[in-house]
Amino acid sequence: MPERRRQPTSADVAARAGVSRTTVSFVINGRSNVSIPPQTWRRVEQAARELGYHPNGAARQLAGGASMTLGLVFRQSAEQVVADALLAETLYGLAGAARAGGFRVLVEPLAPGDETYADLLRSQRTDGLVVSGPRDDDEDLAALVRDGFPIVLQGSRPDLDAPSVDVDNRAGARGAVEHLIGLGHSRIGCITNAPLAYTAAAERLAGYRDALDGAEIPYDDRLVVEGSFDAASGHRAMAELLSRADPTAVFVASDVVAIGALRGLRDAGLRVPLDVSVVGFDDIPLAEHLDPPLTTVRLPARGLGQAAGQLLVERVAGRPVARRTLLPTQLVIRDSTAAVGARRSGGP
Amino acid sequence: MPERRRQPTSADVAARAGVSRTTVSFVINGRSNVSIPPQTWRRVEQAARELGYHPNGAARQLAGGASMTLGLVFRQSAEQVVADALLAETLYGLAGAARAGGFRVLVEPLAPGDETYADLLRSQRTDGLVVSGPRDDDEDLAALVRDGFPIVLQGSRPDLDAPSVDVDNRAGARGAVEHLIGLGHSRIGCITNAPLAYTAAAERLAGYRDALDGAEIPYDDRLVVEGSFDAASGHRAMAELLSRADPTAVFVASDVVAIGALRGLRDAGLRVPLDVSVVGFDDIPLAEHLDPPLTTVRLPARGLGQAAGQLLVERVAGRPVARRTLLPTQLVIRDSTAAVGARRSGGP
DNA sequence: ACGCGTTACTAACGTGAGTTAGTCTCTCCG
DNA sequence: CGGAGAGACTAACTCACGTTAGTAACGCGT
Repeated sequence: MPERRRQPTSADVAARAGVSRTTVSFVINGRSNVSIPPQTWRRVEQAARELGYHPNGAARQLAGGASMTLGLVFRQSAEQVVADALLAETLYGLAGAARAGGFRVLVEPLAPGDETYADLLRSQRTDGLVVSGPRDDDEDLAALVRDGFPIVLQGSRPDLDAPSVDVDNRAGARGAVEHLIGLGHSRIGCITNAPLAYTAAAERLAGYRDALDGAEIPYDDRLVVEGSFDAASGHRAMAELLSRADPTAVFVASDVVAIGALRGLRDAGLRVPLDVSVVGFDDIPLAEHLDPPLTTVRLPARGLGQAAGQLLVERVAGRPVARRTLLPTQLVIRDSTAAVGARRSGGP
Repeated sequence: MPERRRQPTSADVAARAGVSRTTVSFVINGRSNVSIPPQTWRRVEQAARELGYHPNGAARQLAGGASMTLGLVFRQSAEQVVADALLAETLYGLAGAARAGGFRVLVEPLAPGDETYADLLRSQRTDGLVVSGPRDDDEDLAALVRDGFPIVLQGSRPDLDAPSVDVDNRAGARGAVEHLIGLGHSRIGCITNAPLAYTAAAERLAGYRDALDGAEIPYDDRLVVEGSFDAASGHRAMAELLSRADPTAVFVASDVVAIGALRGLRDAGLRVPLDVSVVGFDDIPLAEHLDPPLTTVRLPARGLGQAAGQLLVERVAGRPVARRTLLPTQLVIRDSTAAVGARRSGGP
């Protein structure tokens, strides 16, 4: 294993080029307000190349006051994050936006009970934070926002004075349920994507109610069951739902949960969409390959990360940004939904 | 929007506690080789608390020479990473190991054609790198390893003198195919998880051949089709496979691809496992909820990230580490596989 | 010959820490 | 009473860079 040599510093480059460190700094950073003849400029560049010089990040950051790093913190539990099939997509969007602004991305997946991410900002290792899935009781977060740190929320926390980015959950859910209503369904179940303490879950449920209200279908809480992030919860929820009601269609507020729900339907001998129609939410990459291909609400995962990143970059630069950004969703109709009564199996 | 105050420095703390900066540094870092009376110690701690002091990361890093940051770079294309359902899990494992060693994690998803991650190490923004999916032609990577930087590969690149972590793809695949053979199958197809230029794909195919060889079943390349990361490729591959052979079982070297393959089977009117058995690879969270629940090879995703993280932490500390770590897989038998001839639909 | 303005630089300071090599008290012992 | 040693610190140097203010050399016009 080769011994690692000391990295060359700007002083080394200066010595080799026969100029001062200051001049090297000017060349490296392309300072054009000072005049440096092309010849000298090239000499410095060449010396840097020959030595394999890379400016030390820490020193740069210390002198310049900016770390050029964005932090991404997950406030969700590990299980939730893992179940989030679109995380990678979102991360890519964020990283893309960060890079476009010259930033890198530091991730901080928080173990439950671990609240120490404030340190990321206070120690100035990051210039700003995207906080995904902010919790209502996160006092650290509130303090950070109060102190004026650049923070962008991915999710919602209306009590905080920080810009936030989210998908228009409510409108998306409403559209999905309206699609079912348009097919003639009126006994429409709902399985949430998560406990209602999560704002996204509450919003999607609100969209479901909006659609019902719009069609003057009375809300019946026996038709609503809570799911919880993963497919297993969808499986349980569907069993529960079938045991206490007799829906002709079900809106499942998450594709992953919907996969479990589909399984619950199979277990009960019900066919999709013949006996029961199903609409999901998220449009995960696998949705179109399920049996049947799932009608669902597409959510711009990459756009979400990208928007968060762009907003944060602006915010770090001190420019004002929109308080709340809602990204539109899009209903994708596949084969898991059909007109009511297409063929109902004889119930008891 | 509140104005951000200047962060307090160790000099501020020193002034408030009525001691020198040196003493503050000793207290903050718990230096026990110098003697500081408990009373002074407490005075410093209190001053720090009152001011909300957080040591500046950049300065620390500059003085101490270590960034306490690990880099995770994805060499795969964005599409591949997004299709990787286990990425979040792996990331969590890595982050956990990093944190245990006092490190943070910087992610660097490389856009195609973007080769600039070497800078992360050379600028000393990270102390070490985990490179996921190293490419054979990555000259930057080779140079970095030659220069003695701490790098751990996730995947395989035998020509480089760097520790690597991977799943035992070959043994896992072999086990999966042996399971099929045990059920009496002999016309066993194989759909790869990726083009064979990817070592993981080649290894899984090798495992398939191992199993065939072990049972003295001749290898027939009409039974082998290349998949490419996503479900759509599995769909296409299965159509291709069915058009040129007549397998009673198929080993699909990725669950995501297998989902597309299952769809291809449905399209052809074939039932799983009655007409064709299917084994996947990866055991993504959704595998057990598919129709039918997928028999597959479980891969320790979190363990993979964790192992990579631990190795890198050791490596950064200058301790010697194992050259190659292979993590075992485990066959999970569900309902997509059955004995041959359970019920064959009449072919042409 | 003098002043003025460029051009082409550089000395020196600031950034916020960690660390080494002291310094200045106090004992306590001979 | 003098010196040694311990206890409790701190001055000053380092880390590698960005930046401001300033200087030396040179040309050019008068």
